[in-house]
Amino acid sequence: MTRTRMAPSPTGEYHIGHIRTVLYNYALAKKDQGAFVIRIEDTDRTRFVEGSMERILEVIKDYGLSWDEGPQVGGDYGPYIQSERLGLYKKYAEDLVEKGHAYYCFCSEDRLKELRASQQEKGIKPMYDRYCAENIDIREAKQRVTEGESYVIRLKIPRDETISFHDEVLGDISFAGEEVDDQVLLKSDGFPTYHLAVVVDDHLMEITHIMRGSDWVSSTPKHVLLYKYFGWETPKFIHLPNLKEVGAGKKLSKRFGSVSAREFLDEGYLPEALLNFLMLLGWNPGTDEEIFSVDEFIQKFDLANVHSADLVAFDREKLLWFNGVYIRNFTVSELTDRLISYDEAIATIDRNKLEAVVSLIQERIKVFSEFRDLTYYFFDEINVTLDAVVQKSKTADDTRKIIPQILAVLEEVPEEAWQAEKLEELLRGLQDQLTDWSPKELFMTIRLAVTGEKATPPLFDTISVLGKQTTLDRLQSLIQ
RNA sequence: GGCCCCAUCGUCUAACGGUUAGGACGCCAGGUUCUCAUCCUGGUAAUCGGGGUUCGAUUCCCCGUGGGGUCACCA
Repeated sequence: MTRTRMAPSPTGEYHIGHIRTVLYNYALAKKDQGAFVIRIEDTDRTRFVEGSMERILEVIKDYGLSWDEGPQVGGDYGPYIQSERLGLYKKYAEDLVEKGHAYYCFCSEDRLKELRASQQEKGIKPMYDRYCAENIDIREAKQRVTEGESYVIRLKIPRDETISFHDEVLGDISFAGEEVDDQVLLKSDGFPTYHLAVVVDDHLMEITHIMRGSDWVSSTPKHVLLYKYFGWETPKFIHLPNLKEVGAGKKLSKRFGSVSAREFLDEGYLPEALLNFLMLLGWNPGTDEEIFSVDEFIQKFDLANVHSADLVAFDREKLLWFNGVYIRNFTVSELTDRLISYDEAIATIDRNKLEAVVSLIQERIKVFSEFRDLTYYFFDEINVTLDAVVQKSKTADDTRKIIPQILAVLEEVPEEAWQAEKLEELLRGLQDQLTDWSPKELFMTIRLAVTGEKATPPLFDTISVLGKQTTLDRLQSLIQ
C-alpha cells in the first residue's frame, strides 16, 4: 500500500510550489488506492506562526485537495502534529546514543560560532569538530546530563564511509561521509530537529514514498543513515525540481506577481486550472494532451514521467491561458456561479442580467479579477463626451449629426423586441442608407457612446443587454 | 569556495542509438469580423562547447561551461 505525505511547517504562508508537491504526493497515493497523509512539522518554536497551520490546511482544501489522515481528520497513526508527539523522539535519540551512533554534545553556541568562524577563515567547510564525542566519554556525558547541564544529541556520521541512496527520479546519489556534518538530532530544548522527527514519523506512519523539493537532497544521507541505524526499511525517495520565475533565473518573486497559493485564488484563478498547470511542471503524460482533471492526472501519473531538471519555470502566461481554457469550458450558469463565489458583490446583481453579461465576456475574461474592468459599463454610470467618440475620418460635427439618426431608429424598437438580432438588422439598415459612414465607423461611434470602451463584446449584443433606456440615455447625453 | 544534482525552441516539454528533432504557451502573418476576444490556417524558434564509444548520437562515457541546491540547536 502506497502511503505518501506532505509535511508543512507552520511558519508562514503556503507557496504555490507547495501545492505542486501536495498534488504529486496526492496523485501518487491515490493512483494505488493508497493514503495521502498530512503531518504538521512544528518543532521550531522560534519560527512558529500563530494560525499558519489553519491557513495552510484551508488553502489546500480550497485547491480541491484533501488528505486521508492528518489534522482535522485523524487516522490510525496519529497524532499528526509533531508537537503533540514530543515524548517520542527523545528515546529514539537516546537509543542511537546507546548504539554508539550518536553522542551528547555540550558545546555552547559561542564555541560553535567561533569554531565556524575560524574554519571559514581557513577556507574549510564549517563542520562540528566532534569535540564532545572525542573528549567526553559516555559515562561523564550521562552524569552531566543528569546534573541538568544543557545538551544536544548529535548523529555520529561515519567519516570513512560513502553514503548512497537511490532517488526514483534522479538515480543513484552518493555523498562522502566526511562531507556530512554531525547533525543535531535533539535540541537543547528537548525538541527534535527536522531530521530526527521526519525519519521517526515517516517510519511510524509507514510512509512508503517521500516526495519533496530537491533542496532536501543534500540532507538525505543523514536520513538514510538514521533508517539504517534504527534498523528500519528505507522508503523510496523522489526529489522534485523547484519552481523559478521565467524572466529571472531565480525563485518565484513578488515582483512578477503572486507567489503564495492563496494569492492566486484571490486573483481569480480557478483551482482546477492552477492544478492543471502545476501538473505539467515537472511531469508529462507522454502524449500531446495537456488538459487534465485531477482524476485524470491520478490515472496517468507515473514516476517514470517525472523529470529531473533542477528548476522549472513558472510561466505566468501559460497559467493565464489554462485559466481561460477552463473558463470557456464552463456553461454560462456554472461560470456565473463561480464568479459569485469569487466576489460577493457580484451576487447582488440580478441573475438574468448577470448571466447575459457573463455570456458576453466568457471568451474574453482570463482571470476573475478582470470582471469589473470588463463589465462595469453594464452596471455603472459612465461618463463619455462627444469628442471621445469621434472617429478619425469624422469631425465632431459629423458625429453630432449622426446621433439623432441613430436615436430615431432605436426609439422605434419596442421594449419586447429589444434583441440583438433585431437591433443589428435595424442599425445595419441605417448604415446602408448612409453613404459616408462605413460600418466600422458607425458601429465604433455607437460602441464608444454606449460603453466608453473601444473593446467590448459584439455591439448588438452589448446594446441588447444594456437595455433600451440606458442605450438611449447614453446616446442622448452626447448631444445635450 | 567544498560537495551534490541538472542541461532540447524565450518557456513547459516529447523523441528511452536511426525522426525533415514533435506538441503546447508566447510571438509573427493570414482568415472570420462592427472593436476586442474566441476560433481556424500558416510561420518563427532548440539539442551549451570539446573530446570519445558506435555504421550511426539529443540519447552512452569523459572533460569543460552554465544553472540550481546545500553547507544551523530552520524546516
